[in-house]
Amino acid sequence: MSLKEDILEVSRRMLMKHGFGKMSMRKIAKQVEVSATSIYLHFKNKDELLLELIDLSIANLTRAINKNVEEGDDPVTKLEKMADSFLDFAIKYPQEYEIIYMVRPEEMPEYPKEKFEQVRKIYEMLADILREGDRAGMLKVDNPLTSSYIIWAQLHGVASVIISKRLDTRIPTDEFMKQAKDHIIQGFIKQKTPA
Amino acid sequence: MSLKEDILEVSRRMLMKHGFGKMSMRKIAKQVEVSATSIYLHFKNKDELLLELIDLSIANLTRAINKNVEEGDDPVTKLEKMADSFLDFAIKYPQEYEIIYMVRPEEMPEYPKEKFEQVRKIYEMLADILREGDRAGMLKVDNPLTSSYIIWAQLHGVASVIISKRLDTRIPTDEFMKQAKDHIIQGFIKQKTPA
Amino acid sequence: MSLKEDILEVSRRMLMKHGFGKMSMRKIAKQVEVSATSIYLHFKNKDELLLELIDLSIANLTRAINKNVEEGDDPVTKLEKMADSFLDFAIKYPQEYEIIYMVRPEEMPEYPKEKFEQVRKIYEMLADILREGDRAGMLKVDNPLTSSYIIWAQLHGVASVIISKRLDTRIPTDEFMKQAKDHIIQGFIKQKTPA
Amino acid sequence: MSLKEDILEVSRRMLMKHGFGKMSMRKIAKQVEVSATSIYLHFKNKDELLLELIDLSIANLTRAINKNVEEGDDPVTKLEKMADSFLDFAIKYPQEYEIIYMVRPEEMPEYPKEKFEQVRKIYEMLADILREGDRAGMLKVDNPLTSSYIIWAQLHGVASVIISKRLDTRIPTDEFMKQAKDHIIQGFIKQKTPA
DNA sequence: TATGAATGAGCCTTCATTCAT
DNA sequence: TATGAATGAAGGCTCATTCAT
Repeated sequence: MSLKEDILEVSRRMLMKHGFGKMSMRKIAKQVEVSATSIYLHFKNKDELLLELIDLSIANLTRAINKNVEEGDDPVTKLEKMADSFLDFAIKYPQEYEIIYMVRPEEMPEYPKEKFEQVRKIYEMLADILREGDRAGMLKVDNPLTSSYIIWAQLHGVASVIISKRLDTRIPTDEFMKQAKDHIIQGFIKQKTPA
Repeated sequence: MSLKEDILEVSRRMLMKHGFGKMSMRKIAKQVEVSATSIYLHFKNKDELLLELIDLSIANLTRAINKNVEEGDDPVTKLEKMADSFLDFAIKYPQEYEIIYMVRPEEMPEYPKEKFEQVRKIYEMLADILREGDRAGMLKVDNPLTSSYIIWAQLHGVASVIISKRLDTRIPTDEFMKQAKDHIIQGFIKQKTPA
Repeated sequence: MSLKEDILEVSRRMLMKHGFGKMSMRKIAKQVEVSATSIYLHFKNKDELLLELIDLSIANLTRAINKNVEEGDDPVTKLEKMADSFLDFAIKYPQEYEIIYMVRPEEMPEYPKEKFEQVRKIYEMLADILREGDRAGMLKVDNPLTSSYIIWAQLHGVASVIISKRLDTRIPTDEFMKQAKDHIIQGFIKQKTPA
Repeated sequence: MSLKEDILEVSRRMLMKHGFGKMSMRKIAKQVEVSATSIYLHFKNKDELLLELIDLSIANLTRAINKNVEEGDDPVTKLEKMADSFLDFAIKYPQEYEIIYMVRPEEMPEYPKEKFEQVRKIYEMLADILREGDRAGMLKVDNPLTSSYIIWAQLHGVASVIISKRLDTRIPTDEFMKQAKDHIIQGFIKQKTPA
């Protein structure tokens, strides 16, 4: 593994363990067992390092979401799989998830809008599936884009609550996740109206 | 306005703009136009300052949520009003809202559990209404506590997306909010099964 | 007890517990349960407070040393009693002892020479006894002043070693003290040359 | 001279002049004409800096004490030489001497016991000589370890009095030192009992 | 006699970054 | 590609002291 990759790996781990605020170039360098100066050979500065980290995280999330979806799946199954994968990713890599959704534009002066655009692709993917389901008569969707944002917002809320450990300890995480997800998706499934 | 209130106000703004990590006592002092030392006359330390900020925000949110609910309202109406008030508060006072949900346990070693407990009261209130609706045959609720967390998580997701300006610019905020809220609540309303 | 006495008492205790460096006006005030400002009503500033503390300590030591000496005692007994009392005081009130002997002139710019003079009285007392013993043929003293300083220096060494916890743990403090004291005094006792 | 050595030198001086509590990294830096940060390139923190200071001083004292002792010397001569060297060192390098004995365990929470152990070696050396003298019938020693501590304590007292300038100005330092030393050693020399 | 509010100076330390090698 | 030395800025915090009341 190259030094650059080492640095990214360690940074990510540090971000995951101690949060955004405590990620320091020096500490990264020490953990990679390299001089602090060396980081600057691979990244212009801390912001750039962070940016690459975000890039990677977005790529990972995008990949994760599509991982289980198969060509032949029907739209509802696809939707379910995506929702599952989304929540799984958030729970499994909370800080990576947070890099994407919780770093605010204001926090980093040089934060390029295009990163956000990149994330939007995820909603577009979702919107595509909604459209597909609508056409197939399986989903009830007025405005695919709005709906995909609604789904995502809700999933994001669920993920946030779990990640930030705000869930009541009496509620089992797994069950909460499953019920919430069902609730979210159910709202879009077309009721089979008999006769 | 007292110095203490000034400090809180400025802190709140700074916290929101730059996050807890970059919220600095010195910067606050400078902005309040007071010596850094003076802050310590009103707050024991940085953590305590943050804590007080959270306290106030929680109190405000709790008050806001109950503001419109009236004794005679039926459960569904109550639920709607609470959801509305919740989102309204979040949109109107994003900083206060985020203070409550944004600061992470990890960021503050000494974060007292009781603050979280305090927030939990909000869910309990929600749960009470759900129970009431269930008894009245108007809502379909298996587990009131879990359900109230689901509702809240979803609302929180919606609020977050709007506040953090991640909503696609093509989607009007108001409509998004309304649709999302309907979606969330609809999931709990008992279908009137005719004859 | 007056507030002034309270302050002195607390200061002394603080000095004893946490050492010179950590004695702070604020902490004293807090412990006396009085505002920090109030101290300044009784002492011009920290140095003055310290000075009074030293004064008291010197007075205490002087008193302690003479406590057991009785008019009728022969010089050797007097010497022994004084040595005992000296070491006892040092061990029993180590920080008070240290105020006297370890605060260096340089540490406090305004430290008045007269304090040192005051301490010198102790040696003079010692010298008097030596002279008395010499006249009585019980002690062998060439130069009373030098000898009294030698005795004192040695006693001080013994006290220092114990107070600063530099004594090997295998050596019992009591025995060490006793042996050392004997050694010191023995050096001045006239050998009875028989016939 | 390297920066590290400069820092040590300045620290040593400052420590002696104002005590550990008032020895400040910033002041050291300013005096060395270097940024405060730079000190941290050579010492992990203030405590470590002090520790290194102590280390060096102990090493120097140990070396100094043995400097004049020769293999063939008889025990009494060895003892005399060591005492002389000890006092010489204390008078010649008062700062280094005091570093060893002045800094108190309480002042530094993390003070490693091993440093004290290191100093104890000096007493062991002394004890060895006492044992040797006892075996040779030249010294009268009951418990070598205790005795070596007694000797040292007394020497230390003598050194302290001189260094801290508490000696009465009427007494010439040299003579005081010589007389005191004789007194201390004399106490252990076996009287030649004729016939 | 007592105090709450305020402050400037100072403390130790960490940080991101640069420069010469 | 790599580094050791250096630094200015900043951070949280404590301190002795003053002032108005």
